[in-house]
Amino acid sequence: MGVTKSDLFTETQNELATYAKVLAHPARIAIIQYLLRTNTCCNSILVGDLGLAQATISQHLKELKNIGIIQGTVEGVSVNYCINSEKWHYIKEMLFELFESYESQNCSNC
Amino acid sequence: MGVTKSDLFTETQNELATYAKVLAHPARIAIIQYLLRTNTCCNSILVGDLGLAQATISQHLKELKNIGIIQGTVEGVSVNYCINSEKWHYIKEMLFELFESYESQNCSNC
DNA sequence: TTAATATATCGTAATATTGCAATGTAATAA
DNA sequence: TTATTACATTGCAATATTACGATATATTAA
Repeated sequence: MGVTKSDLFTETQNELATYAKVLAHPARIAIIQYLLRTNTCCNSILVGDLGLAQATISQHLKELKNIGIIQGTVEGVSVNYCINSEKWHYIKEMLFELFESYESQNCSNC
Repeated sequence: MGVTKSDLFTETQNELATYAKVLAHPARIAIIQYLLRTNTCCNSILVGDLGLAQATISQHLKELKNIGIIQGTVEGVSVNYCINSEKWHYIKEMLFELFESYESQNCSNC
């Protein structure tokens, strides 16, 4: 049916999946990496850097903004985007908690 | 067009996006969390635990297996799945590298 | 005001994902 | 062999995602 049955899962499970979904596109990873290097960027620069159309970049920025991992401030005629420090660390913590909870013991079967 | 332009991005960007995509569903997060608790599980147990149909669980297990984060071994009539330690740490490292490369300085604009 | 610039939104086509019933396959039990 | 059990695969319907041209909006410059 193409529709996730969110009600079957815990809030944490849905939340983690939502964050992962936003990271689940190379263009959005590229935008994040660009921000990690330069601290700030705008739509038109990313259009030149990534090679996707303006509307497409705008859409990816919107998704990143929607979960709060980046924020945008109007700067004259353009919009400066940067990482939202608080949300970044929140998402980082959730992912780290998941990945650190594995104790690496091989299971008895393999 | 619904098709990601992978050729525009680096191998790392595509790789990270691929791993994130597999985590981008609460059922797959739930399966992973189940494995973190119990070390091993099989399809039929997950069907009871998650409340999705057998075919659906099988499909999610397949996607997790495809990127190598879990592995399955035939045990009589059933299949035991467990976390693949090596791949787990590989994916963990990639994610940690990304999330640790942010120095938290607020940008000059916001 | 009008033009230029930058970004957002809308609409749409192509493709991907989710979920499940039905069916296929493979191993053990009777 | 035949039944049973567990899982995978197929096929399909519903929905989501990706990408972009066209257009709307908003700010500054002339």
